[in-house]
Amino acid sequence: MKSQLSSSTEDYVKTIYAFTEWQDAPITSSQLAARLGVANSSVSEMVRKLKDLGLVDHRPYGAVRLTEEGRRVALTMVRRHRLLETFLVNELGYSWDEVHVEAELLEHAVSDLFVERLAAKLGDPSRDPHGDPIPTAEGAVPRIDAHRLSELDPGHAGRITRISDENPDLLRYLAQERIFLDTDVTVVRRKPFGGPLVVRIDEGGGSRDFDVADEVADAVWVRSGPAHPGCTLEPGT
Amino acid sequence: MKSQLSSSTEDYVKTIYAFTEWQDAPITSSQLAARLGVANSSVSEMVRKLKDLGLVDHRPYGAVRLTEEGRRVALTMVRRHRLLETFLVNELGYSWDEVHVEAELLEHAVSDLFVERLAAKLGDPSRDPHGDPIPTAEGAVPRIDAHRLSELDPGHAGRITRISDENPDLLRYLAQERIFLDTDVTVVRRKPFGGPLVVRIDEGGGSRDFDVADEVADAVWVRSGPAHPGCTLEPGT
DNA sequence: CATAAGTTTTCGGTATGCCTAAATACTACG
DNA sequence: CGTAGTATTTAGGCATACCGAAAACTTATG
Repeated sequence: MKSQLSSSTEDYVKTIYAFTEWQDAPITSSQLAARLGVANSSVSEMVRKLKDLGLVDHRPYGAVRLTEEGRRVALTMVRRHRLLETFLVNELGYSWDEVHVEAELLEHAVSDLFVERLAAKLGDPSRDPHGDPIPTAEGAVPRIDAHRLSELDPGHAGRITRISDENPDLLRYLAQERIFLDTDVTVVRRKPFGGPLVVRIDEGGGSRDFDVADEVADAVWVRSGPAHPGCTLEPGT
Repeated sequence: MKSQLSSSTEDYVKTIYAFTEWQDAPITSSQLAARLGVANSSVSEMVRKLKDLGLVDHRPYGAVRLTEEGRRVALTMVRRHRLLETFLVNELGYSWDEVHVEAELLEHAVSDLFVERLAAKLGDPSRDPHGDPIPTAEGAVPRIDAHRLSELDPGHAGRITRISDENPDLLRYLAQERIFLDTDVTVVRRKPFGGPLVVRIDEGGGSRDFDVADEVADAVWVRSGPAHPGCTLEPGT
């Protein structure tokens, strides 16, 4: 059933999956090429192979969609990646901006046995250090009830439950600005002429306002909450 | 200084090093081919590349020897491998016969940072679960004062300090026969006509005799001790 | 609805690392 | 000391995964 896929194959499948994890539209060849840092022609070839392997559906000039089998493979990779990130942070003292690259290398090398022993040691976590849901070994993805900060209207309040790990510089910047998972925020307003969003951050002993650049607002996810400033959600687990 | 070597390159270098770790003669092309499970012609090609990289000395039809740089690379790989084995046993509950293959995959994927953080977490061990010395980050190899069981004469007594991890079946067999690191043994005699070696094993509350097949006697290393039966060494650390 | 603009695929080519088969160099024995 | 036998290298090929350039197709526009 499992004929051992190459690292490249795993990366393609994972990237196709990642594209639709937080939105709906399927990925195109050139988007895939851009994300993988390869030429369009390389993608055309590889997508044909993935189709032969039964991992994707694709018709010439169309978008690329995972099959059920492809999705299963992708979830395996995502599980590996997020468990490895959790391990690196919890057990080896990595900071959250350092783990992504290391996990990308390791995820192609670990066995299923390793992954399950690691998961057990970590206590079968359902979230990684960036708040991303860790799929179970059976392929179930814990539901995440959150929205991008960029999609929230003024007045919305909530708690940060996910921050995309794709840009380590952004993570370092946020850490420096004392913005982490579980930070409570309220959207105050958007500055005029498409200026940055302003959020109020509740901290022990007061609050401060913070200008959120667009790229940051797309990377930070907030658990849905009531539309009235000052009224925060119950803390989750 | 470090132009990122391929996994294959790392495997060749490691295998060349391993051949001389417990003996003197340098490795030949066909021995290297046999150990790596590749054709002789593949070795010829690859050895040329290793020479171009400055990792080995080699003249046509001669043996293959590591350069200083090659030795440095090999020790890095050996350090990785043995620290990973230690981690798998100590932290993830692997048994000593399961770790070799897993470590062979992981050793090509981990970063130097990972290795050093892992070493720190493990308390900078100097031996792996099979008793093999773990080179330091600086390339120093802890001295091991032991000899193959097959090289000892009757009367020699000592403590098992190393068991080769190359054959998992052999490790399983030994575990089943209750023979581990730190087991005290005394060589009794060799059975006639090149029969197996017989060793006496001191156990809590008595001793038993054990027939040691040749392959086992080559895999088990005993810390040198006095040549008088019944006189065991002081326990080491 | 034709054509320009943009996207995707096809078509040679490159680099690794492996293979088998054939040629060449060593070595050891009669 | 020559030659048979073994060890090693060379030669030609295969698979993977990448590339740039050119051809084929879609889509958007006048």
